[in-house]
Amino acid sequence: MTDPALHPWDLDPAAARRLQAELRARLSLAWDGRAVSTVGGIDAAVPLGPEGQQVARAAIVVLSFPALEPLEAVTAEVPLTFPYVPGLLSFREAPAILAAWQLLQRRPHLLLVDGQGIAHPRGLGLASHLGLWLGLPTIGVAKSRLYGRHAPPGPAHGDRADLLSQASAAQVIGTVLRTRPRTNPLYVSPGHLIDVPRAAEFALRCVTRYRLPEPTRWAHQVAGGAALPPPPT
DNA sequence: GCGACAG
DNA sequence: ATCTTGTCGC
Repeated sequence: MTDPALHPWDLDPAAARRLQAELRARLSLAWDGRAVSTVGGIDAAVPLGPEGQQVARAAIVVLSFPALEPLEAVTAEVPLTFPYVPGLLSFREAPAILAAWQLLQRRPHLLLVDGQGIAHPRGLGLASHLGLWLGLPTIGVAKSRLYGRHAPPGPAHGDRADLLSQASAAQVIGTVLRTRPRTNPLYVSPGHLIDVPRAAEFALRCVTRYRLPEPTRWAHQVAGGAALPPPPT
């Protein structure tokens, strides 16, 4: 089953920015109350190699929720055709991620993506873009800030601070979340089909003993070549 | 014109 | 993102 193509990916930066502004209008930040018994994690890596033809290697993992037992993992490699440009990450990584998506046996009910959701200059980070393309709830979980202002969150696990829009400081676009004591916080923002509070809660409920939530943490490991522990039977 | 800038 | 091991601190 192939998802209908929303738009082409081979665009130049200027066209990509215009497309983002257009797609942003289609986002929904409403949670519909669906049941969540599986969560997915998405990340991409760029393997080292002869400077010739670089590829993007995407990894998608599926874990049970709320137990967080790894169930499945897939990877896909696609030639890189778009440079890294802050604000246009989806045009570089999404093609590989969508290729990996086609290999998945079981589709998760919710996705945690390594990158921003709506906490983005045009309100359409990688997590939002993927959510629209896949028609699923997505949450952006970034390790650093791209857009937005905030006060420093408290030092304990679970402490948080609102991430505010730089355009209108009254707009809360995400949560700066401390997942490990005295460790750099995560930037969590809704991608699609979820609101700010729930995005932070789901992300926190996916955290165990590490800074990154399990879905994104495993996706990162798998993208780097690691294997998943044997699934429970 | 000068910084800032997911991965 | 990527080049890279051990090590200091909570």
